[in-house]
Amino acid sequence: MKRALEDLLKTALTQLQTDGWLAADITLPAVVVERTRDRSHGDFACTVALALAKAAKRKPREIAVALQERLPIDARVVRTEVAGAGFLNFFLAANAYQSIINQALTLAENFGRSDLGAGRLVQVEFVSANPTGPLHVGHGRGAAYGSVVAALLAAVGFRVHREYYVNDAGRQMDILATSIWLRYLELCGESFRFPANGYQGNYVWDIAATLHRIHGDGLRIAADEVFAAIPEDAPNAEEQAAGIGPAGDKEAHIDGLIERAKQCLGEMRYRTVFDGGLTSIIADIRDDLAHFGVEYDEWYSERSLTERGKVTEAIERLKAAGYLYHKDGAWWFRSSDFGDEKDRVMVRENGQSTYFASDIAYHLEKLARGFDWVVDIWGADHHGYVPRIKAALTALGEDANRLRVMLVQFAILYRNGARMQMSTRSGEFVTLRELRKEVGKDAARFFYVMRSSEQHMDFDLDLAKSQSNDNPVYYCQYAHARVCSVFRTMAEKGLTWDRENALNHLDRLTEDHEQVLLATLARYPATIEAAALSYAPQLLATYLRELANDFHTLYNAHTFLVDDAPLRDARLALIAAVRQALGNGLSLLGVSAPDKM
RNA sequence: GCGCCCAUAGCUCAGAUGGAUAGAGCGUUGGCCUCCGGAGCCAAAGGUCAGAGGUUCGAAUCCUCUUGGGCGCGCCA
Repeated sequence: MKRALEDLLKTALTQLQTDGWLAADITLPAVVVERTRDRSHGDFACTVALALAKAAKRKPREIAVALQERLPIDARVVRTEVAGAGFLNFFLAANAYQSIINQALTLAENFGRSDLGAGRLVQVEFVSANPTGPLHVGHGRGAAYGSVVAALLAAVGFRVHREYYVNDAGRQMDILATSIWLRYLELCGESFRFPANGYQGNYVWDIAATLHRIHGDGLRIAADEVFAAIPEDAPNAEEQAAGIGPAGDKEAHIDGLIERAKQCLGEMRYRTVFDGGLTSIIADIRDDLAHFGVEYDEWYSERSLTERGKVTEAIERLKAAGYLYHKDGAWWFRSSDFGDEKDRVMVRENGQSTYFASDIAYHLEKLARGFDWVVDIWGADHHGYVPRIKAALTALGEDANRLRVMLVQFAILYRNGARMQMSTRSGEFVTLRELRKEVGKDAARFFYVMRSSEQHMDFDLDLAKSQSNDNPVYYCQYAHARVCSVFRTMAEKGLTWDRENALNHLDRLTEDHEQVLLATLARYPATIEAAALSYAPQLLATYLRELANDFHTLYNAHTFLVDDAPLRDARLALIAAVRQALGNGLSLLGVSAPDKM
C-alpha cells in the first residue's frame, strides 16, 4: 500500500515538472510515505512537500496542494488533504484493509513471511559462552535475542546459519581441566587445599565423578607430588573474609598446577580429562539451550582453527602485509592504524598466540565461508573488542562492513522488588536453567526480547511468573487462547463458521473497535520486516502487545457469536486472522501460543 | 585519565531511516459494570524527552559540550 502511494506521488511530482510548475533541474527528494500516528491525520502521510520547499522556493503547503491536484485517481484512496505545515494525508477506503484478513487466513503460518532477503546467506553467531560451566542468566538475553534475530531474518527470506563458537582452547579451559582432575583426586581419597582460582561449582564434582567411574584410580597421582614446588596460592573468598589463608599469587598457583597436571598425566591422559570436561559441559549447554528454544546449525571449534593452521595463517598474512612488528619479545598488530586505541599482541613472548589471534582467524574464516554477511551478538562488556577485529579485517583487505556486531546490554533480575546479586566468581550465580524452571521458557524469552537490546533492562521475576493481564506474555497468549475459546463456544452452540460467507461480508465490520483491530492487524507484515532488518525483536514484542490489546478491547465491547450470520462470520474471520498473526508472531519469538490456558 | 553505550510520566519501558498535540502498561484519582474466560469498561491527573548550545522548514531522534549511570581499557578468554 505504501509503495502504491509512493508511486502515485512520484507520478504527480514528475507531472509538476512537465507542467513547468517546478523547475526541471531540481533534484527531487526521495518520496517517503509513512503511516500516521494519529488517525485523524488519515492512514498515510507524505512529507515530500516539506522537503522540497527550499529547493523549489515555494511554500510547503502550496507544493502539497499542487501535488494533490495532480495525484492519479486510485480506488483505494477515498480522500486526501493538505494539513499542518504541508503534510499530504491519505485517507483509505474502509475496505482497503479488508484484504489482510483473507491474506492471513490463506497464507496461514506463512502470513508475514517474505522474500526480501532473496536467499542471501547470513550467519548469526550468538551466546558462544566459554564451555567452563553452565550458562547463567547473563547469557539468557543473548540467547533469546540471537535466536529471535535469526528467526526474523529467516522469516523475511534470508538463509540463516546459526552458530556457536566454542572456546575449547586456552587457559580458562586448562583451568577447568585441572579443576576437574583435582576434584577427581579428592574422590580418589587425596586431600589438599583446592586452589582459589579453580572452578568451584558442583558441576565440576559431577564431571570428576564420571571420570572416576570410568577410569577408577588410573589417573591418580599423590597430592604431595602434585603440589610439590607449586607457587603459593592466594586466599579464596571464604579465607579472605576470615582474614586467613596463604599469601601468594592465585594466577601463578593455578598456572603451576596446570603445568603439573600436564606433566603428571602426559598429553594423552591430560587430553582425556580435558575432553571429558569439554564434552560434558557442551552437552549440558546444548541441552539447556534446546529447552530454551535455541538450536544451532553449527558448533564451531576454536581448537579446530589451530589444528588446521588457520591461526598461523592469519598471523602470517598480517605479517606479510606489514602490519606486525616485534617488540618486547612479542608480535604486535598495528591495529591503531585502523582506528583501534592501541596496538594488540598477536603472539606472546612465550610463543603462544593470543585469543585475539584466533578470533581474527575465526572471522577471516567466517567471511571466507561464503556468508554475504555475518552478525556477531556479544555482551556489552566486549564492546572494546569491535574496533580491533574490524581493524584486522580491514588490514587484510576484507570489507569490515560484512561483519555487524550487535551488543546486548546486561539484564538485572529483581525479586520482590529487590535486585538479585549475581556473582559469577563465587559460583552462586543464577543459572539460565534455574531461571527457565522458575518463570518458564515463554516468559523468559519474551521478557528478554521485549526491550531494545541496547537498553539496560530490569527483569521482574514476579511479573514474569504472574498469571495476570499485567504480564505481557500472558496477555498475548491469552488473546490467542481466547480466540480459540470463541471457536470452541461456537461449536458448542451448534454453529459453524462459513469462511466464504465471511469474506463476502467483511464490509459488515463497521464498528470502531473492529476498524482499529483491522488496521493493527494490517501492520503485521511491515512489523516483521522492520524488526528483521533492524535486528529489533522488541518491535515485534511491542506490536503483539498492541494487537492483543486491540483484540481484548473488541472482545470486551462486542459479542462475536451473534445471530446475524453474515456479521458473525465476518467477525470470526477477523479474529481468526488475528489469531494467525498472534500465533506467527509468538512463534518467531520462540514463545508458545496455547489454545487454552 | 581515555574510549564505547545509556538517560523519555511516580515505576518499567515503546517511540526503525529527523515530521504534526511525545505513547503503552503498571501505579494514582473519579465514575460505571458483572458479560463468550478469571474482574472488566470509561475518564482524568501525571513530561523542560538529564542540562546547555548548534544543524534546519521541523530534533526525543543528528553534531558539540556538561552532568549522572553502565561497561571497557591484559603478552586473560
